[in-house]
Amino acid sequence: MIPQNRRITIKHVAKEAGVSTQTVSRVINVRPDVSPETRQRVLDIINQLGYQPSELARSLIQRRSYTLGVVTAGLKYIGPSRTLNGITTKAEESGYALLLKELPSFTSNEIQPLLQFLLARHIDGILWAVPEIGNNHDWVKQGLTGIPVPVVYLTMQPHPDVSVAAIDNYLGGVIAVQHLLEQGRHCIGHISGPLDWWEARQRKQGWQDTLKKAGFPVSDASCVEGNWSSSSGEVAFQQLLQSYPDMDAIFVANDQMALSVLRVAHRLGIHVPRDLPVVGFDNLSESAFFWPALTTINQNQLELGGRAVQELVAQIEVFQRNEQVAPQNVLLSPDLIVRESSVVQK
Amino acid sequence: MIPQNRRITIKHVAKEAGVSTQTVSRVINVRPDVSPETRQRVLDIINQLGYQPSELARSLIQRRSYTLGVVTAGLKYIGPSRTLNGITTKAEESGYALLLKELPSFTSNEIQPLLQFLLARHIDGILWAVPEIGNNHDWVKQGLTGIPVPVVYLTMQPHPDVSVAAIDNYLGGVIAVQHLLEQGRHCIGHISGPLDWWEARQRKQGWQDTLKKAGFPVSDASCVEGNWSSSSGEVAFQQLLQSYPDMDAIFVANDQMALSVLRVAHRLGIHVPRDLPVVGFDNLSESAFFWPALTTINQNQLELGGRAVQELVAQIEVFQRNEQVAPQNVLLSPDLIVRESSVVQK
DNA sequence: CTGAAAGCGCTAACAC
DNA sequence: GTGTTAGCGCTTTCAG
Repeated sequence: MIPQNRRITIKHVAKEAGVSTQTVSRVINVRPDVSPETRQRVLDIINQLGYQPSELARSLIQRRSYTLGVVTAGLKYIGPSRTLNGITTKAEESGYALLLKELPSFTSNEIQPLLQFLLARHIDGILWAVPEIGNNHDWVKQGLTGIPVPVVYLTMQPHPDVSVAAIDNYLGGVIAVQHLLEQGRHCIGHISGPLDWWEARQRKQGWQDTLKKAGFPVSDASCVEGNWSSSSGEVAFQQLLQSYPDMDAIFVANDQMALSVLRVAHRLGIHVPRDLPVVGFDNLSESAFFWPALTTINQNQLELGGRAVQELVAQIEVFQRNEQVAPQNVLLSPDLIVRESSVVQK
Repeated sequence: MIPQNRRITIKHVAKEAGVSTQTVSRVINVRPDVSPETRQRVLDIINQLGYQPSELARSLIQRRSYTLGVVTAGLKYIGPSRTLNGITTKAEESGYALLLKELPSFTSNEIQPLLQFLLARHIDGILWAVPEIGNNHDWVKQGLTGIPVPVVYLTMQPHPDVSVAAIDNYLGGVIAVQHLLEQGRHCIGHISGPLDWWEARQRKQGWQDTLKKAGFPVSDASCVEGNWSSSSGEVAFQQLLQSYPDMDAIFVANDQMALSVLRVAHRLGIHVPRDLPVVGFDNLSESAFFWPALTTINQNQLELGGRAVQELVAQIEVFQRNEQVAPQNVLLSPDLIVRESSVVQK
């Protein structure tokens, strides 16, 4: 039997230093009203004992845990992980702890137990880092009143009543098509992501609007829906070649599917970029080494996560002062990375 | 001014139901010693009020938080994220919450403040999901006594005194080389990962030992060190072509670097697999769509994370009963995925 | 400057 | 079956 590992408490320190627990508390919290000698003596004892105040007890009485609830999904994909990376980094910087929950699927709709779970642990705010897909955010419209802490949503349609941080996917689509137009192409096809995803719809809309605005036709035949995976990209591309034989360039909604386009094009003797410039989306670290190197739209998910934390922490500050919090929308611009797949060498 | 959002407590429920808090507590904890009528009445009130017991207060008094501290690093890379995915899934299943900390870098050595942080929040155990690199695990050998909760380490050299869960990278190297030997190749080169990484050393050792055992020579000229990145793979491969002109097959320590090998080989007119079969490591979701599709070693990081949680939870059970915990090592076998890059079509 | 008392929200240990 | 008392480890009053 090992002796029960009891925690060193403020009492032990107080007793050892011959002061009240109150005084120790004052020292811990760096309050001015302690005499220098007392302070030093207490600090010495603290070091000597290796005392560490319990954040749990503190959270309980202060009604504030300095902890953020983070709800994510799809960590096995690189996008959500990059965002989480940004969240952890900024949270560390802001002095907040992170309670992590991953939904079993992107479209999970079992929100209530999750919220209860987080609230039971007295989190100060929630970061809802699950992309908007199908109706998986419907509860937002209703359930808003139910959550007694600030919430910031990532990657959903900006909304006047809630705080949202997102990448401007629409702009990404615009930039991609503009680039292809600049290459002198007019028949620009599109392989979209699954259209129940908000991000996929935005990218497609950017593609469509930009082509229309430039005076070039867009039809059902010029776009095929994929599901983000490389294998779906392969299928979609072959379909597109059939339905849109005039196509002279292509914008693919993510790099994984674009990889398949490159592969199939090569197999069929379609030269990229000469016969078919290709632009992807995401800027995977591998994309620069595809063959040919892939032109793509880069989205800074690291910054997205950071900005979301920043916004949430700001809201928490306001909320804790019992003031009204004003929803804030943060929209980050993606940028174009030009590589071999889209520009014909002179 | 919004009214202070005070929590509904056990007291409110007790008062409303006309019983003591103790009885409410009994109902919450599904104790048998409550009359059916009382239980029902209390449950009704709980539902009506939307009462949610505070896990914080519970943790405090029970000296048990059902929370695991997870320390990770490099979430922007897919490996650590996949592992985390496994961790979240199994933790959910086991009823544990997760407090997440990401180190600023893989080789961060600032352990003490981190441990304090976690212990201050009364975590029941720690999952150290940071790969062993350079001397970033040196503190394990010393600091063991300092940690008053069970710890399970992921991806480090198994050690008799601590619990480790890891993929058998050595075996991965062995399998890869065996496969190439079966293709009738004998001069098998290697591009390793950075050799301060334990995983990289293991893969290299597997390569080396298997070749030697088969009676084929291994020299300094047949291995070049990369740094996992695609660009380092490019450099390493060109170096290897110089230093090992007889090379007739290659085992690359990860898929990202292998991608560069495929690319450079193509540029130089080296046909893969005819002239040079290639085997990678990691099984990225893109690898199946490289050109040619990449043969690779698959490591199940999802399962790794899950097994680590399982082991940690088991240790916590023992520890909480004040019994001695016996360190346990879990070693998972990777497996070979054969694709076009290593097998010459008949 | 310092301490005593009360309480955050809950449960263990004992009464009855 | 149910209530009372005490206390987890800390901070907020309010005295002095």
